[in-house]
Amino acid sequence: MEKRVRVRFAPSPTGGLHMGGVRTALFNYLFAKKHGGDFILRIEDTDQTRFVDGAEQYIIDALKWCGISPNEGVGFGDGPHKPYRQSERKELGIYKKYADKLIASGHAYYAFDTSEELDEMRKRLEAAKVVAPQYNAVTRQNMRNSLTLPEDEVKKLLEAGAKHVVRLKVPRNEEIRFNDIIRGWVVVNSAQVDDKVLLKSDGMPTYHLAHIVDDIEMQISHAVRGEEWLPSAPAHILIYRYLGLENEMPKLAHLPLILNPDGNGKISKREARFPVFPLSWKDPREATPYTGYRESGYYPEAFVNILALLGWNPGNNEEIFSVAQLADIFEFERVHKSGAKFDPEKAKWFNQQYLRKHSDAELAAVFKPLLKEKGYERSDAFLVDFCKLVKEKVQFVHEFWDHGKYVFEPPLSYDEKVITKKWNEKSKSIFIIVSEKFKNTSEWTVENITKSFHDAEAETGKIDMQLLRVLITGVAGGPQLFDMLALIGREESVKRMETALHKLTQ
RNA sequence: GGCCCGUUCGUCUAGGGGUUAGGACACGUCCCUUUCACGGAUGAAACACGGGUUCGAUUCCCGUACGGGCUACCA
Repeated sequence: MEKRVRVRFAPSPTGGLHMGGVRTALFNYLFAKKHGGDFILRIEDTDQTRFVDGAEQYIIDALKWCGISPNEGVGFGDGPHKPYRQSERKELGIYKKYADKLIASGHAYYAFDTSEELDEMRKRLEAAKVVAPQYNAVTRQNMRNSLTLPEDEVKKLLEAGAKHVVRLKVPRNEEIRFNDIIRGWVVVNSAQVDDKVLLKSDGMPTYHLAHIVDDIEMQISHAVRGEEWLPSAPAHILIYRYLGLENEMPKLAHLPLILNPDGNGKISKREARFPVFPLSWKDPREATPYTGYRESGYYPEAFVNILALLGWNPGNNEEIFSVAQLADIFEFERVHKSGAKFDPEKAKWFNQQYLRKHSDAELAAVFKPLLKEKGYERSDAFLVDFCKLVKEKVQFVHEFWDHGKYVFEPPLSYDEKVITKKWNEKSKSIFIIVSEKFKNTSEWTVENITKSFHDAEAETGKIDMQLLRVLITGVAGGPQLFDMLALIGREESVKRMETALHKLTQ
């Protein structure tokens, strides 16, 4: 019988969760939902030196905002496998138990080398032109460990509480192969794998031991993680094997990385041209906070949609998917092997698609407080009309202001290009007639404004609408002009025209 | 450097032994529009290179180049 699907997202709280991490979480979540399984959040806080205050809460908040909440784990309620924080699990002695088992079976050993001694070893190997200096089957013979030291000395050292780590005893020359769901068979010779530290001298497990122990104890069925883990996967296979758990180990899936849009390499938070974090992130060690997708005006649905299509696709031409839809159709078979460059432009387009799904009333309600910040207030009905008009121009709600602020305040300048090209000595007299017609318009509606404009044209000949637009709004583009005038109001429209005529004829 | 992974328009990608190599973003042009957009239509734009295998390779195999990852008592 197939194991129940249980997957986990297991970040370390060493900083803000960036979009690559969110995508890993997302793919785990989608896979769990698709198969009616469990999605777990486990916090891998085994590195006490890199622990960052607030990072754990940030991870929880970010997942919530994205709508990809785990159903078990830190911040989401305990399940049968609590605790879900590795530091707490360490206190329970869970990891040491497994390490001891490996030592007892001869697959792991104590190493007493200091970091200075390790440095020396590396320097020595480099000087000897060894291509890949590492602690392995060959070099461990010259180091201070329970394989080289006499048995009674090892015992004495341990009893005296000498600092030591536990290392995996990797065979010298053995082919290790595993079948990755995304990449197929991967083969590595154990000579390339070093004797990984399993238990650190502070008693904490390393990632390599901890995630294996937890995946087994939490009955994880699939370990889905980034490609950066591919090189250490052979060591993990060995650990499962030596623990006698190779048949129970989760299936492996290594996700392709999200790459920088320009330049190269993994996406990095220093790349300030677009947000890297889902929510703004203030690193306690750094002065300036990083902006997030949320603060940049992205809908979480759009953000998740963007991420889903980076490295995965449904196999057809559709691009807009809700999380629920994604959960229906997601499969690892359609996940790519190669990394995907992130395109900030397309990300904006996605947000636009989601913005358009909202009604004018919904948009107005969100825009209302933004407008108030700018110092203006209008009735809900007015804002609904406003949003209806400006909607087609914007990709983000905050752009309602950028693209429509002239509805609320008069222009400070007039589009140079349009003025240079279209303003001439006849213009003033023409627009004086227009403003007269506007003053006499019965009720200030789009229909009547149009009619008044036509009446003016009957007297003056064809009037340039873009020029009229610039006189009133200052800018060359925007939504339907007469609709805008209706919103701006008769008195204000006429006043602005007169101001413009005055300024332009000075 | 070594090891591992990868490579279809600028970007995200579909496809797959015989196709006019499809779509999306961005870009150009046109239509609609007395302004502006939306929308519609359309254009330019890709199988990294070299060898095989094959009647035929972008598709399969091998090299090369290029890109990425890893190379800690970090994850």
